[in-house]
Amino acid sequence: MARYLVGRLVARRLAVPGGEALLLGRIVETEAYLTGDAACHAFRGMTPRNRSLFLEHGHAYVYLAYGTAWMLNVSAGPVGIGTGVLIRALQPIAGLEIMRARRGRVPDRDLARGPGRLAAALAIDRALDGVDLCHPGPLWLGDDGGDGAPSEIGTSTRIGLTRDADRMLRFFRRGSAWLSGPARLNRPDG
DNA sequence: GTATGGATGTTCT
DNA sequence: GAACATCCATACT
Repeated sequence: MARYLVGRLVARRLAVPGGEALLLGRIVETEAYLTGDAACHAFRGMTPRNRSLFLEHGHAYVYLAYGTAWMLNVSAGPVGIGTGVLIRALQPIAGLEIMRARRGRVPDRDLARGPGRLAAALAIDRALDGVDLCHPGPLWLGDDGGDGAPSEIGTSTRIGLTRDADRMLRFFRRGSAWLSGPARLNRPDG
């Protein structure tokens, strides 16, 4: 699923002064967190924080990392199995004005380059934990049939881990200007 | 582009 | 009380 999600769309419907905004971004970078994977939050079983990881695939697991940054994950297994995909970076497609306003004075390239930045740009926080991402709502996933050629997806180790850090479970759109992570990991094969 | 250190809040031991 | 799926500013190459 982590590989599949590269090239798909994230859609966010958001109330703004005077109406509603639609924010869109194309996923360019993901990471997989598997069962039996010491880096997966579900590794030691279900807790109040990680329970959304155990929902049927296609639900949001949102949590706060380092006290400052929200992370958007997609549950990826059948009910009761804690496994998921972290969405790490987006190419902004629509609603850039809103994203810029939310992110402050940063280059467009940095609007959603990194999981915490992505969540900040799309106003994602705990309120969206557990939502169904497979149908239109406040937050959902889409597919416009574009930009997902498997041959154009590179792999690397995951970023920022101390445990199970050597597995090739990061997936990214090759050559994208919107990737997070050090340049050495973004080469054709990380 | 790369490397470093501090801020931050929640979770679990 | 330690660990943590990060970000930002700063300094340096």
